[in-house]
Amino acid sequence: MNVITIRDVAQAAGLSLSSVSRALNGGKNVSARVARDVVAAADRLGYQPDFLARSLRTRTSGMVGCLVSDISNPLNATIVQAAEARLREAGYMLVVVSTGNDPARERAAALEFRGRRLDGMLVSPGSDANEKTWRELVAGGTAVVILDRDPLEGDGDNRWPAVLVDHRAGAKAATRYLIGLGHRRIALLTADERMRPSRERIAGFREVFAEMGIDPAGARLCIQASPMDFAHGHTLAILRADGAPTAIVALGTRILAGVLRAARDLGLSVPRDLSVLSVGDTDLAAVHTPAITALRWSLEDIGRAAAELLLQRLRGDVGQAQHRALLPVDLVLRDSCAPPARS
Amino acid sequence: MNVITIRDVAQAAGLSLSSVSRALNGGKNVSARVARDVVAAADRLGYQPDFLARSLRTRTSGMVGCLVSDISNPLNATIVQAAEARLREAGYMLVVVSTGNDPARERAAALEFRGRRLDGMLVSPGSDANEKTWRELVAGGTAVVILDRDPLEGDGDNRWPAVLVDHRAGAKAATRYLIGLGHRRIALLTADERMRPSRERIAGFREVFAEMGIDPAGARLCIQASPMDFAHGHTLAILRADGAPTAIVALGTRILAGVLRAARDLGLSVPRDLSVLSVGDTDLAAVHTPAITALRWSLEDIGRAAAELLLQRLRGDVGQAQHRALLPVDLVLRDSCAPPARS
DNA sequence: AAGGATTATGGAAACGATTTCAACAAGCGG
DNA sequence: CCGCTTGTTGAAATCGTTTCCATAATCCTT
Repeated sequence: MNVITIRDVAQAAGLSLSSVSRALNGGKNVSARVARDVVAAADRLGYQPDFLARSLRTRTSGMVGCLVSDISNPLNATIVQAAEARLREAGYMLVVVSTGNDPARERAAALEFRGRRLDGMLVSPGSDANEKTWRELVAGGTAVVILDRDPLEGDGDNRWPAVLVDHRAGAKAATRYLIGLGHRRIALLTADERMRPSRERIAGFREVFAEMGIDPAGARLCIQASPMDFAHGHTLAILRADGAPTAIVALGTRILAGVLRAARDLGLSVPRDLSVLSVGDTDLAAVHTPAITALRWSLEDIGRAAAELLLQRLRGDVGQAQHRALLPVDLVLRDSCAPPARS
Repeated sequence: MNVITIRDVAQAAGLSLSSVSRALNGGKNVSARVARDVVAAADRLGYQPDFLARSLRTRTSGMVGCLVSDISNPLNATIVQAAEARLREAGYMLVVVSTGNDPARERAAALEFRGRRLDGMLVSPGSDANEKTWRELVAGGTAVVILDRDPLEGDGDNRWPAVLVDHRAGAKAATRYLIGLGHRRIALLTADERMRPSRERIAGFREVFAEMGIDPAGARLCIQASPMDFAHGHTLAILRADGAPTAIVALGTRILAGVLRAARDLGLSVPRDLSVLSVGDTDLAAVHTPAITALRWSLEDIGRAAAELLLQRLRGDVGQAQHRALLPVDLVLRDSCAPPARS
């Protein structure tokens, strides 16, 4: 079962390789007769071009890589899927690799991408450790777009193309809302502070406390950096301690699940005894009884915007093109927050 | 910023291309001196091989494709991630494409995979429509492993390599359990009957009814084929009708969410007024109050087993190798099922 | 109708690796 | 010391395309 090449087509049509190639690529300088014959022969033989050979010659692979911490996380998966749809539309194929936030694997994958001559990359770095790698790639001609991270926040003018979510504004809205309800002791359960989303959220939180003239120390603003899977135990500990928070802001499905389970274990009723607010809107938040008030942003928009930014660069429109997109965050009011009980 | 090739390494080391290639690929017949010099030169220059060129020559790309209906579905994503981890370990790179169960896109992606000379594919066909495509691929030398589908169930001996989940046994266990609790009117909300998982579940269901001598017609065994997003409305309709079911078996996160929401809307208490059993164990099922009894199987195992099967074929161990893996399903008892109220 | 400008065609050289093959060196037994 | 085997090395072919360049053909202009 031998594959048929452009040679076979040329022979079948009684033409030269160059003519066939030109005809198939819709190049100029092709007579109608030749075009017709070539297409006919190609169809008859069932010719399928070899992308590898083509890529080798043209030095563009038509593939785009995506580095993400964990594709089994629905939030990431949704972003990736939206990006993939847009990129496929434009003729690119998306290759996804989960790095588990391990800088070594991140770097290895990035180098492999380069070795495979991928045209561009969407990356969501797990830390700032690989800044050098991204620089290398960019210098080597790879188009890179960052997903909701900002490894070079202080770099002034020459910033990375990136798609960012306005987590700070979201956190501020949530905090204002809870403080407005009367809460003063609020726990914020979020991931590692080194990553942009958490960093921004924490900053937003603090800003609002300062704005309102509330001392954040007395407020028991509480940030946890332990892995997500410990959320359940961690929450139990927090809620059992003296001066336990009256409201908890929890990041994402996993932590939210831990918090809700902890509340149930302690016999606390939401929202009577404890207000809960989810950062990120998931099935769990929407369906839980009571339904959980949540911060929501569009994952599809992130994926689409990232793809669009990358396509811009792949087309070479780097000049006046915008470098970054900032996506809004909404506060979806549901039933899981209420004024705190008398304390 | 020109990329450096094997030529440059050869020149720097004062050797021929062939020697360098042999040395780098750990081939035989390489003197210690040459090996040392080559590695030194390659390191010094920062040489990175071009996978494209290599693939073109060796006719193997080191890439494996994965066709899946929807990567943003956590169940699929988990499978994919496990497979990816195993394949990466073996030096392969996984390319994932979401097809949305559209046969045309499926076929297009499969052909593109072939055009890019992917060595193998994991596919989870959305229907039987593309049977011909898979046959073509296999005939063309691509290793194909099917994920929890069985497009050629009746084919006797020459079956596809596939990883299957024992949905039938799972459904039987669930059905026996519900009938044992006293339920007679059970609704089964599941996807399109054309796909193996649903087909098997329905068969299992029916088997148990027959086994127990219960007439399935009177039992209101009820199968819905409408898209998942309509689960909420559909459930409302079912529960409002005469002879409404006393138990609902719901497939996956989305449908389960719809069912729970419908129950809440109607003021039905789970499990007092309605027993609910989830097919597939998700965060939502585990955390919901009450916690939802669920059928569980290991997604990681599916991914790993599929990768293993594919690697076997890629290594050419087709002979005595086993064609397929059958994975078990467990019934996880929680709090969402109880004997039906007096009707 | 001739000359120059444009356009269609085919031959051959890339692209960057692997692999075959022949040449050459060294080791070894007799 | 010769012939044979074994082990190293480099030149060249190859993978399937695209693209540069030279040449042949066609068109337009005066």
